[in-house]
Amino acid sequence: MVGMSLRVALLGLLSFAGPASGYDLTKMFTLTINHVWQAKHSQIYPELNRMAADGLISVAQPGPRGRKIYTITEHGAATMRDWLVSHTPSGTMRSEQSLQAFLLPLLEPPQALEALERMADATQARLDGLEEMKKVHMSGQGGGDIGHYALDLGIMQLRAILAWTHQTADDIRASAAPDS
Amino acid sequence: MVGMSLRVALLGLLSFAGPASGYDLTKMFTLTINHVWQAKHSQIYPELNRMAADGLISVAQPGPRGRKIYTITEHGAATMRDWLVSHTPSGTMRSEQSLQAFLLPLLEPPQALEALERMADATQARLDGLEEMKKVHMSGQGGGDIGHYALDLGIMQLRAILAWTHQTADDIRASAAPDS
DNA sequence: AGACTCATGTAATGCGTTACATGATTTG
DNA sequence: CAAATCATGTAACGCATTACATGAGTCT
Repeated sequence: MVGMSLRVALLGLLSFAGPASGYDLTKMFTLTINHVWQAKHSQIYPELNRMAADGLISVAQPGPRGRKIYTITEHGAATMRDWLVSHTPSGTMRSEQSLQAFLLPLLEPPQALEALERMADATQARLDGLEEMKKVHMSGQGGGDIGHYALDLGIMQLRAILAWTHQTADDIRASAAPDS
Repeated sequence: MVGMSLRVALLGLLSFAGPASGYDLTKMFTLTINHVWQAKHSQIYPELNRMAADGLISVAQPGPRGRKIYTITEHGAATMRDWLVSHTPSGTMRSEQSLQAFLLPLLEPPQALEALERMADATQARLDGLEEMKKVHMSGQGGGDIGHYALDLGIMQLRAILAWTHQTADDIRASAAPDS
């Protein structure tokens, strides 16, 4: 089965934070995992119902306001571990950022430089966001925090993009003004 | 309008390579732009028809085997340039790779290290692929080649991921064996 | 003639977003 | 009691993949 990602993400959050409702999980999604995966409540609620039907999570009797608390089952935990250990992630990459990079040579140098500058600004802004998150993260408890490594990965990738924008801008300037 | 990416990618290929059929464009997609964006013929053919209806490209009378040759129009070229210069790419990131990174702290150190090793291998393989492409690219003509910058970007991002796998493995080993 | 590649399409299905819809509880 | 927040769901739509379907030309 493909399209396992949302399930695994939810199992991970339940495993880390303990029993929670769909509403809680929706908030946790946007607050913690957002730079890596996104999902709205309209996708999460039906998925939780399917996961319960499949025995990956169990549901308590609805509480006040129809609140339904989900708990990860042993089957769910095993499924998640198995995916982490044995699923080779699809390398499918779909990035508007990279698409613009691909087409950049079709622009005249001045326009290309302008586009690069916008990209650099946007990347810097996202990088600032992640670095801010990391500060908050570290001022909490130390050690085996969920999301900790993904934050580092995000930061390193954004730094790579930023370095590329500078290098490419230099390259374009150099080829636009051939001799010194 | 959103979901412009496929259109722009096709316009870019037509702009760079000149008039081509849907079949040609499908091949070019997998051969050149694949590390940045993916599309199958079943998506490309209907899109080309819509683009022709919108005046972004023009169609010649079908040739042998029903082959339809598309040519970018001035309107199409302007649309593409405009998107490149003024569209800020959505930062939406959805990477199974990063999702695994996010959940890594939920594994015991030995399993986490094993998962990291698989990730490193997969990343290295993709990196080898891109670096091979770059060699081919450079042995062609020099200068303003389409895809040139995107290739560099891909390589830099993959190197960042690779560096992260090593750094993270060290970190996990260090915290699994606290004192020297 | 048979196999292969060229060439174009449609249908079914899945994942994801936006919008619609409803009601219970808490807070001011 | 009014507004905000909590809480769950469904419907409509768009993008992308897989599978189905068909036929024309080329090469052995």
